[in-house]
Amino acid sequence: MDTDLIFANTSKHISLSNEEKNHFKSLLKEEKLKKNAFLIRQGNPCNHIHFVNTGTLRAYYLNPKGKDSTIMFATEDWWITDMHCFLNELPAMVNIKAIETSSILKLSKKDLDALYLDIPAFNQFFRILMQKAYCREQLRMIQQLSLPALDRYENFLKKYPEVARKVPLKQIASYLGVTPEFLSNIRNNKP
Amino acid sequence: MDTDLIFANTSKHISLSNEEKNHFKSLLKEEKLKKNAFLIRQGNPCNHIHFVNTGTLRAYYLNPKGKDSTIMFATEDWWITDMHCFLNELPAMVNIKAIETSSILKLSKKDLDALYLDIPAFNQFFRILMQKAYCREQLRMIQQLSLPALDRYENFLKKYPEVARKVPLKQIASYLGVTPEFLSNIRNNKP
DNA sequence: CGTCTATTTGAATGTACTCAAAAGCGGTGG
DNA sequence: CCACCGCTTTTGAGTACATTCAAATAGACG
Repeated sequence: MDTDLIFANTSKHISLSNEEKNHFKSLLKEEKLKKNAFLIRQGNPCNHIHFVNTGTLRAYYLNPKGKDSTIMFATEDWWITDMHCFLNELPAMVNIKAIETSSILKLSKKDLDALYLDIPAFNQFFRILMQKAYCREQLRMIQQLSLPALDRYENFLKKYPEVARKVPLKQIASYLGVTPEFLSNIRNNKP
Repeated sequence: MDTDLIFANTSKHISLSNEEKNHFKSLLKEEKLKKNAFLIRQGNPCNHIHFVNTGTLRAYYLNPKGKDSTIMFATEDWWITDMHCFLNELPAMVNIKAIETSSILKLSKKDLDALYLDIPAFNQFFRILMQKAYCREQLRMIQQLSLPALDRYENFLKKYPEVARKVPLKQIASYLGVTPEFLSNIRNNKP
């Protein structure tokens, strides 16, 4: 199990002793996902938080009419789960699916809660993670409310160029909240 | 300075000794705001996080064209700031204004950073706060992407009934991402 | 090479917006 | 206490934006 990336990730914000690293490592399980495999399915339990070692995943919500809305993408070095349902131990509201063959490390809610007690620095680490996640969502909402679709698309390309290369346009459209046909139109109609 | 509410707020998630409470209290400054007074203005420094003791505030973004988009409301027992700019010590991107006469407690970035070191439990406290804030934003985004405006309006009334009573309709419209005229239409045209 | 999915194109429709004006409502001062 | 002022909400007409549906084209993959 390759933990280089996840240790590099934590050490951006906290420093752990070797003993602490080993303890942390012992709580992680590896999971490999083929392209299009589900990590989490709407309605199922969501007991883990996931760190992406390789590959790319997409979290999306299907409303009762079948409309697909992309919540987030996650690629190497990102954390992903259905946070609301993970924290409150509710059935997942969203699907998380591998866009390409992926390998992730998973940590259970139970183990994470224990980790907060055993290694208090993890409170700090996840505080910072959650701060960034919150700010990201808030900035996204500001753009959603105040910018037209073309500007949002261009900002997306700037902010997540590597994701934009990997995922089909229709999934970017679903992230931006427009139809694929409309996104196709506006990005080509600018001569 | 009344700190009952803020101590009740922290004690939902962490417990503090009297000594710690006094230390925390010593870092707080009270500020009273008349109706329509600004707490934070776009472009100005944003060095504080604010806890609302009484009253109601609104955070909103004005885009270059003058379009007003409401980021959040905050009423008694809520925390509010321009989080992204607060954390990264950038000039504020949003305005925060008192909707009604309000009284808040403010904590500076410098003092908060010191607090994390002096009283590590605050890492846990703000971790939990940020988790909730993140989930709230994410749920809002899911609704923004997947629900029509009328459903979003009805969910808003359900989720924040006390805010809905206090703020004008046009500000709810700006929170939902529609024009006040349109919101007025859809909520009356359902006979 | 053939199949499946993604993207583009176009026409028709509907949704939400702008602008303008009227009606409602709350607060203030005479 | 009432009349006026300013702001919010409603109403309506015309317009722009974004969607649906259908079909053609292009790309990816076994």
